[in-house]
This record gives sequence, C-alpha cells and structure tokens, in this order.
Amino acid sequence: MAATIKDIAKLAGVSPGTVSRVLANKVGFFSEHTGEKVRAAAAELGYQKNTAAAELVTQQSNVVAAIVNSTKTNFASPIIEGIQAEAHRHDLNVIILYAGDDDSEQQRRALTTVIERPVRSILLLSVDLAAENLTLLQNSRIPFCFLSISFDEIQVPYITSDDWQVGYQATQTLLKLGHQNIGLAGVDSDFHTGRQRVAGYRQAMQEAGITVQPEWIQLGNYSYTAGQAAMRAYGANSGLTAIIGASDMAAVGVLNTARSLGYRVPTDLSILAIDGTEICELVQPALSSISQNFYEMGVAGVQQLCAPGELPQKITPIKLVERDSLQRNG
Amino acid sequence: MAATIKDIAKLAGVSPGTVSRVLANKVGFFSEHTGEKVRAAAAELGYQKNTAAAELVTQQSNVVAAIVNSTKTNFASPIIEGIQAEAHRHDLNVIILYAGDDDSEQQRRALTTVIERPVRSILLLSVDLAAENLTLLQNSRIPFCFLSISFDEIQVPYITSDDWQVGYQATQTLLKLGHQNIGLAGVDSDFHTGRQRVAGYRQAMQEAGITVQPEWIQLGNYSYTAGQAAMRAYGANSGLTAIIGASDMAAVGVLNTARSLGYRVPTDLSILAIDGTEICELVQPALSSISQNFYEMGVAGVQQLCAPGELPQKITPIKLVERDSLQRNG
DNA sequence: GCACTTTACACAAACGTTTGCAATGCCTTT
DNA sequence: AAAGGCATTGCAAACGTTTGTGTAAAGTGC
Repeated sequence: MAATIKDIAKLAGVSPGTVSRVLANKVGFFSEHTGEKVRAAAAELGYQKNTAAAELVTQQSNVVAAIVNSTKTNFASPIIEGIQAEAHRHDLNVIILYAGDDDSEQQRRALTTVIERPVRSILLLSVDLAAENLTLLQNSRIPFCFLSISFDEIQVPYITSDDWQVGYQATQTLLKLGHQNIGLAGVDSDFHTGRQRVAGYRQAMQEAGITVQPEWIQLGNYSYTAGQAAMRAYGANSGLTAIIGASDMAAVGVLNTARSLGYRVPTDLSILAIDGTEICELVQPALSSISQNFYEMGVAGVQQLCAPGELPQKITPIKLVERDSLQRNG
Repeated sequence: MAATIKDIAKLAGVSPGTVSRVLANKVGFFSEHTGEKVRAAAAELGYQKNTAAAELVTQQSNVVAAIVNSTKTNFASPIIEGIQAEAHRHDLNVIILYAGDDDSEQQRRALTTVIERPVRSILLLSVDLAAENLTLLQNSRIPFCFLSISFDEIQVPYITSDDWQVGYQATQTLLKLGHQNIGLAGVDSDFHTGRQRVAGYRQAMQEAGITVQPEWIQLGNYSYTAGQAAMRAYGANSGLTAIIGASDMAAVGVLNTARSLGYRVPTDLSILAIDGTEICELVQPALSSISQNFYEMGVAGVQQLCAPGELPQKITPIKLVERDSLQRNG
C-alpha cells in the first residue's frame, strides 16, 4: 500500500536505482534536474523509506538496543539518557526492551526480538543473564556490553562502578564521622556486585579494628521492601548508629521503617544511600549518598561499542554527595 | 557471516523452501525424516532467523512500539508493564523509544525510526505530538493510540482517565473534609489534560459556593520543581488548608517546600496527589492520592490496537487511595 | 574530426525470507 | 493397467532496497 521506490521511479520517469541514489543524496550521481523530479515525486506520494529492506542489503543497522532488567529500577533512567545522548552524537537510534526481573523466559524473549532483527549492538542494563541466554547472546555475534553490573566468573565486556570501592568508601565515610556500629542493609550476596560491596565494607571495618557482627549485614534484593525488612530485623534497639542502604530504594525503606521504630534521622541514626538517584532528594531528610555516574555509564557504553578495540571493562567514578541524613557520632 | 536458511538447506540436502517450512513448523508439508535433518542442521549452524527479511515478504510484523515522552515521568513504568503483559498474551513484542520532553526534533527521530521499520502499531505514552509529527504519524498508516493524554481539537484514538473527574473528585475529597481554601499546584493549562483538571476543580469549588482566588491555581509542568515553585508562591501565610498536587511529583515538591516553610503536614496543611504512583508511599507522610490505573491503560492500549473497530476513545477508572496526608479541617 | 574522459542514467543482482505452483513418486481405486 | 489422489519437495517469484557494472550521450583536447 505504502509508496515504494519503484512507484517514485515510475512517476518521475527514472529507474529505481536512480531514485535510491537521489534519496540517499549521493552527490555526483545524478543531475540537478532529475534530483528535483525525484524529490517532487517522493513528496507527492508521501514516501516513507523501508529501512528494514535497506538494512537487509547493506547488512548493517544503526539501531542500538538497550535491554533493561525491570521497569522498576530507578537508575535506568539516567543511563538511558546517557545512551540516547551519545547515540545521537553517533547518529544511532536507540530502542529499549524490558527483560523483567530475573525472569529467564522474559529475558529470552527480549533477547531474541533484538537478535532476530538487524541491530548494531546491544547494551544490557543491570541484567543478570541466565547462562543459556548469555550463550544465545554470544552466538549472535552482535557486539554487546553490560552496564551497571560486573562479573568475575565470566569474561564479558562491562562498564560499571567499582563496587568494592562503593562499599569501602561508604563505610569509610561513616567511620570518619565517628560511627562504629554500622549496618549494611538490603545487599544481595548472590552476584558479584553485592559481594564486592560487602567485601569493601568488611575491609573498611577491619582496617578500623571493628568486628562486624553478623546481623549488621542484612541481605536483600536492593528493593524498598528489602530496606524495610532489614530495618525491622535490626529492631528498635539495634545499637547501630549508622546504616548503609545498599541502594537508594533500600535506604528509603530503612529510613521510613527506622522512623516508625522511633529513631530520629539523622540524630539517632545516620543513613547513607548507595546510587544517588533522584529519590534521595525527594525524601526528608534528603539522603546523603555514594553516587554513581549513571549517565556517564550510558555514554561510555555506546562509545565502547562504537570504538571496538578499546578495553572491554571500564570503571566509572563514584563520589560522595552530602545531603541531610548523616551526623557525627558522639 | 551468520548462518542463513540456504546454509541449512545445503547442509541438510534440501531446498531453502523446505527449510523454511520445517522451521515455521508448517505441519503436513514435510516428512518426519526431513524435519529431523533440517532441525539438526539448524542447531549445528547455530541458526538465528532474520525476522526483518521475513517481515519484508510477509508484509507484517509482530512488534508494537511504545513511544514515551521522557525518561523522567514515573507513571510510564506501570503503563509499560501493562503493555508488556497484554502484548505477551497476544504474542507480540514490545520496543520502547524515548521521545524527550516536548522536543519536536527528538519526537521526529523516535517516530521515524519506528515508522521506517515494520512495526504493527504504535502506542504514544503521554506524548504531546507536534503538529508536523502527528501528520507524519497519520501518513504512515500504522495504527496508533495515545495513552494517558487526551485531546479536544483533534480526532485521534486515546485511552486515559477522565481528567475532569480527576480534578473534580480531588476537590470534592478535600471539600468533604471541610476544607474551603484549596490550592491546585503545578498544573499546566496549555494542554487538554491540564485544562480539564482545572475545570473539574473549578466546578467542584463553584458547587460548594467557594470563589476560587486566582493565586490558588499555580501553573506548572507537573514536575517536582513546579510543585516547589507553587508552594513558594503560596508562601508561609497562604491561608490554604489543603493543596492538590497536579501530579505525584508536584505533590512531593509541595510537601517538602511546605515543610521548610513551617507547615506541618497534614496538621496544618493537607496534601492530595494526583496519579498515585509508587512515590506516594516513599515519602512521609505517605501521600493520599487520586490514583489512575496506569497498568490498565497499557492493557487497554494493546487491546484496542488488536481489536480495531472498537471505539477509539476510552476512559479508565480512577479512585481515591487514602494514605496519611489528609486531615479534616477544623 | 578523432580519441578520450566525463556525466548521467539504466540494468540487474543481491540481501534472507515466504509461499504459490509445479513436479515427482507412491498409493488407491476401478 | 490406467487414472486419480495425496504426500513430499523443489523452483522461482516476490518483498523494498543498494550498488557494481554497462552504456549512451555529451564534453574535452589535440
């Protein structure tokens, strides 16, 4: 139904090849006169290019796909913004797919819809791919890069913050304020990211000569409810004077539950969030955070995929952002 | 480089046509024996279908595109979840594009990347299309539907809440609690949605016999900063006892700024949010809200596109969700 | 006016599929 | 044994582009 290059050719009285060259603006391949004719015909027919067909013959595409693990993770937004901005600079288009939360079936669906189509490269935002899906991805021979997640067991390109440093610096920040009994809430220990954060935390505590009590580390999945659960586990008489939320959401969970348990924040209890997204500024008191540069991760992700040969694993910087949820102890 | 149907054909010793039929599992068109052979060959070569090529010949696609107006709007998530769920049920794939905030150039980019490719239909989440982009969309002849936005001037399919009712019921809720001086903060009056909310608000006030003071309506773009600005404009001695935030974000802006102005919420000031997303539960006090059923909008959106002939404009229900930010006046 | 280059275009193959049609061979039926 | 039916498969066209090659006409230099 839609007009094709052939319709234009017929209307303008030239060959399809010529139309293609005019529309692609291959200068030097057609006269002023035919250029005019073709463009007029195209406009008259309301021509829309069928890029899929073009990609079929050129065997290349200018779309990069971003697969994100959940609609709920709030840090995906700045990463995507970074991707969009940098993609724009390289004249690439971005499509986004949601892969659900650790649902390997949904992951597979998202993955195949992009693999089966001509996409130039794939960015995976914080998605922990099931083993069979990783093989699928690797077999596709499409360049890819993980963002905001790291691995130790497998050798794949990724860009993320130094999670060990995240844990270490968070803990150091609180130690410097005189805190000794410091909790770590909502962190998961199943994946590399969480393990690294815990390791950084432990190292900082050890250097300060403090023995970490087992109950100080409350595991979870970084969610709001994980933060709530952690705080309930600490209880009203935890003896803690500071808590690190393993994510912003976890920190908010800690904050709200601590309040309902009777803590005043930051007077009785300091809270330090990890991530530093928008949500830190929305709650009161605004949460101080070890902030990741998510935007930069997105930018670096598409750069890495545009300039192969670069080293495949990159670390983006983190920094402490002071807001209102920390207070010196004693 | 990647294996094609021809490679499989060669390896299995059959024709490409047969391979296609086996892989598409067209029963009755091939023998058990060749089925085995072909599948084995496909597996051996790690074959990945080129769906773009297939879509070229069949002239149809199973992907629906969702275009969202910004990475920042927090209600996009539940809509997308609804879309995904319903799309899955119809065996469709979903891709998401970001169109930026009222940036007609970015809109055009997003639009053309989907129009130029075989997509079955397009869902536009809360995006207010520039006139020329609407024409582009309409000329493409791809079925589309707007979500969470409505129009009066133009005749297009959309699914959203009844924004007049939103404004009316929000105001009624506060009136019933005995409030008289009620503000409306952060609403925009440039588009249909905002105008309707204001109209509903005015009607409810008028029915209660209250004259709306001009400064009670503070315009804005539904953002956190719009809420802040509105509350600063009201000031510490506003005379208001209740404020409707035009969105969750605006309501949070109002909340935080009110606090810093010395108001206690809800003791001195009741706040009612519009939207009812997750954020209402994260702040303290948790914000009561007139909640929209965003998930349902997503579901209805893909249903509408799967069953043409349905009426093109649909209203999803709203409801009051009581949390902790409202209090009886006097 | 000849050989040569340049310009401007048409032609056709190719990309990886799907699918209508034709062809083959076997099995029934009469 | 001829005719018809059916199961299985191959062949080739088609989808909408891009692009290398071929070629006629026009321009250039001597």
